[in-house]
Amino acid sequence: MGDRLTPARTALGRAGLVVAPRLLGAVVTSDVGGARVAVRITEVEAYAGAEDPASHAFRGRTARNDVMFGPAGHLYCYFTYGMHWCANVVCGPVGEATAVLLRAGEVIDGLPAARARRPAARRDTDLARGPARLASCLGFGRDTDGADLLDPGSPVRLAGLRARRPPGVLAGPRVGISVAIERPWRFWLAGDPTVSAFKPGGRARRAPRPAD
DNA sequence: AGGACGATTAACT
DNA sequence: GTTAATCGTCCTC
Repeated sequence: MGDRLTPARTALGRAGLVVAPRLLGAVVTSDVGGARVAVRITEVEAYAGAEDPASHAFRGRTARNDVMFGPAGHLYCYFTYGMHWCANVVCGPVGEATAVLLRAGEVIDGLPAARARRPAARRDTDLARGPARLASCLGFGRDTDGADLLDPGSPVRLAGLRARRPPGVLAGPRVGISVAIERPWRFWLAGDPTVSAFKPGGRARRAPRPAD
């Protein structure tokens, strides 16, 4: 089964830096574990391949990052800190290993299932506020690594990718990395309550600026 | 075979 | 503000 060649696949076949802001407002829907949950994306981060020291692909292809080197439109799930899963949308041409980390979103369908998966969340706006929280809400894990987001029969799908970045997008440094922190490759929807807290004057060294 | 560390979170003081 | 939790992955010996 080859990948379906769709307009969305073509649109995702660009650098993660270009695709990232266009994913804001798009919807990821998962059907795993007997529940449907959908999240509207509000915060993302771009990662490049060989030229980005913060990228999992920086040191070449391995069993873990294999999906990143494949075709655009697939989900790259990885396990970190011994307990959390996070997920990226693979972008770019085959072999480039450029991707977009899904950092936060708003649960717009399957609220009961999302709450059950995230018992620690005190408010619904916290359910998918953070990359591991978002992945948890959607039931992401080893089973969803490599899922084709553009296949209607896939357990995880993406809809609503925009042709241009929507209005109200801000950009700033990426979170939780120790290299290439000067690149403002994190994008989010200004004022959205599901975006993770920005810490001006803290770790971040640059104020958010309009992404244009 | 061994060890350092991580694209994080929740629970502390 | 700090720190424990917890283990797969990757690098070094």
